[in-house]
Amino acid sequence: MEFIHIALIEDDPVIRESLTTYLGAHPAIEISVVADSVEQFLEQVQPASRPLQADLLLLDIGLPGMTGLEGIRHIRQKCPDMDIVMLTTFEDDDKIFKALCSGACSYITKRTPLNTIQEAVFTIHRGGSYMSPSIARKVVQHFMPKAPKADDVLSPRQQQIVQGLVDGLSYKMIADKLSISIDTVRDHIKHIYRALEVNSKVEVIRLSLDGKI
Amino acid sequence: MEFIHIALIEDDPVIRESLTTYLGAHPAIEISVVADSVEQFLEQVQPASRPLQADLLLLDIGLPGMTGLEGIRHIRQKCPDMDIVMLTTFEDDDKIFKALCSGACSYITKRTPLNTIQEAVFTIHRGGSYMSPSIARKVVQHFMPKAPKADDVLSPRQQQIVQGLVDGLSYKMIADKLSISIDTVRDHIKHIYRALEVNSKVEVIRLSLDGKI
DNA sequence: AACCAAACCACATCATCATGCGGTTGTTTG
DNA sequence: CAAACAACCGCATGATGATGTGGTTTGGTT
Repeated sequence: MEFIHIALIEDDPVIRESLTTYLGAHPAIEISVVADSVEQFLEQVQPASRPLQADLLLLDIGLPGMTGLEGIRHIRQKCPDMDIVMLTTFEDDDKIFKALCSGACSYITKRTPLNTIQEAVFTIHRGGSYMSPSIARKVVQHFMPKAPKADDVLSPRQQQIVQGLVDGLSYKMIADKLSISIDTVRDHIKHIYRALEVNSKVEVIRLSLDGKI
Repeated sequence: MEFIHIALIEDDPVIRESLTTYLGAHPAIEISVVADSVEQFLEQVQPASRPLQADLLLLDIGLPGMTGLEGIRHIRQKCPDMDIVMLTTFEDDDKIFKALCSGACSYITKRTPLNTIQEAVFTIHRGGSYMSPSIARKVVQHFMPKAPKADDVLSPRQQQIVQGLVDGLSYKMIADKLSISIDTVRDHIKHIYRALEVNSKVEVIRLSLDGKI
């Protein structure tokens, strides 16, 4: 059985201790790097004597010096294959999305019981991702129909045509795909333009990509 | 203790049975609506005699008639306060994001053990969200710096041209904006196509919109 | 000095798109 | 039933885009 190598960056000694002892107690887990700041962590992996010291990093946000959020980029640059798990008390949208956009793969609140964190570690090591329920909720809300998008303005057939455009197909290709004449495709597109009040392919594609259709 | 009212739309009788019996056995859960298609479900809630029959809907994707994905909108229109949980075998990005964008709040694979599904139900009812680990991974990847973006492949001038394209400008308009000849715009675009290995405007626009430039 | 890449311009050709007009079906709805 | 609408098709014309070949100027490298 291969160890799961974990790195931890956390400045609070109490939390650091409790995590290292609880997680380290598991026979399949080894805590290989511990640091109390991003800077210190980067120094430790600096030598590059070994290629990579950990599979997974538990990263706090509220750190002295460079914040965990800022640190993600630097860390990923040095250890691109390491899964980064945010482990923090902050739950505001801003921090969550900044973390995810910087490359964090999971986001767990510190309220989470230790055994759940341990489970999450295994889940993530298996290639999955774990989000605390409240965090996950915010993430999915990000996808939700923010603006009550103009949906019913397009018939199902018209939506198929739009899909074709978005996929980068030419009129001819769309016609073939839907087994209709290219003139019919033209006709649909005329109507689509009128319905969406645009007058070019790109505008339709942008509307679609922006989720407004 | 208040019941959690659950609705279920699933066409496979086996799965339907196993879910209703297992979940229904819990003292805090009541399965209040069961249907094997979106159409049938909508009929059942049609009367509107009671304002809302369920807090939470377990929704399959592979349904006869209207697919679950298409159904989400119609369902949300009728029951806006109900949490919609996709429960399906499909794990392709396309379906996942379509579901989330349509308003699903969770996405669980059918491989998930029943007790985990039950936990998820409670989690969601508490205002959280549960994503299967493999799904969650795909969702977070959506935020990640997609590809180590081909940034320096384009000169500053070329990036200006691309910006023009993204803004929906024609060659002529770009030329005017940058005070250069339309033939020069053409020339730049040729080079851009070669650099990005594409051969149409839309491809460039999509690359740019996807943050790959 | 020789070289190269970026930016600039021109001309040419064929494909694709935008848009107009006109027409046939079939379904839905007042 | 008639009106309305979606989907289907055809034809025509001008605009825009994709791609090639050829050229100049300028600023930075070797």
